[in-house]
Amino acid sequence: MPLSPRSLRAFRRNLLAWFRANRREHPWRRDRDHYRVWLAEVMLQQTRIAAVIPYYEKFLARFPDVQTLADAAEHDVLRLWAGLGYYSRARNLQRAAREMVKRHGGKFPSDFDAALALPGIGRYTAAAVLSIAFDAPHAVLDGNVARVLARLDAVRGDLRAPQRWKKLEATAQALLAREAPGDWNQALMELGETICTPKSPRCGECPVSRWCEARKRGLVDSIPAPRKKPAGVKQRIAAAVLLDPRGRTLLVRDPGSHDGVLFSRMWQFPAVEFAKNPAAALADHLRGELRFDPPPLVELPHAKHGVTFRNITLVPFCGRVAALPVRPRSRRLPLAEIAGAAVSSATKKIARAALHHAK
DNA sequence: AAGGCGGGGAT
DNA sequence: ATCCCAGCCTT
Repeated sequence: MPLSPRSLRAFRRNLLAWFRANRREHPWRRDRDHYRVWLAEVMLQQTRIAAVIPYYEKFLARFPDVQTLADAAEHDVLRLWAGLGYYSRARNLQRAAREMVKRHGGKFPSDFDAALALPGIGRYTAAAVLSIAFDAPHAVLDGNVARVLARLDAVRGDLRAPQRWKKLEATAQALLAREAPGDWNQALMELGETICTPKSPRCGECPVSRWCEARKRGLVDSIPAPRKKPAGVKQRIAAAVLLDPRGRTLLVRDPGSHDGVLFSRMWQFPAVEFAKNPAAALADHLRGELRFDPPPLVELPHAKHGVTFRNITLVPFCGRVAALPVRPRSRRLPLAEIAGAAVSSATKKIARAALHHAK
């Protein structure tokens, strides 16, 4: 979009005016505190606003500042993150908080490269926090902005291809309204989210449609090009909910050589992928991994669980035992407490089925 | 450059 | 059912 300086000024003016008139209130927009902006940006990585809001509120209430987060136990951090997904974000968030306390005076560093060096902070998040919290002149490029810029310039091809993404970053930086970097970045993102949507964009309401090359050429529906999608994999997983007389169940972590049947780094029920006979596969698994001779197992109603490119059918089994096996990397927990534990949503689905059955 | 990592809302 | 989201990290 080779814009004349005058046209560029008008472009910026239109979009900023639109944003300031239509800006939505979000919990993280109540102020521009570096901690709260950072927390929101990490939660928003690949995660929709509506999904983030309740997690943000609860997390902030429990960990109101960098120091509190740095002092917390990782397990408690994960517990409040449970269900939001991409759990390495929570671990990295806390590691970064400890870095900030140790090396940056308990604050989010105001230097871009120092921010980038923190765990869980990539180019997007560094630019977002620095621009919004500190008015530093760094343009963000996320999925929304990429789509908007690609349409403005009629960019063909997969936007996520590293080469093309780099060029889009340069475009974003050139367009940045340096007198209001935070508002500018948020304006572009919000435009992409509410007007310049992936499907059926509302060009009639777009404050910058007169600069849009895709619209001019009738390419709005073919830009961005569809992303190359990894083939979806169907998986069937049998999971064991063992119950002792006190209503406690067994959770494991890093289940053996199986590359994390569900979520390798979270507590979960003993589980195994199966082809034909789930009960037999699960019994074998329990004998092999836990050295435990399973009781009669009752098959519970199946549950669906979609995760990234996997489409999982969960087949829960429930069995009562006199005593739970004691193994390394395992813990016992009342089944009723799983709902509030640091476990994934899949694990909570299984727990719910078992709880319903046990009653 | 490619693959792994969660989960759910919109279409 | 499919898409893709205020991405990051490792290989």
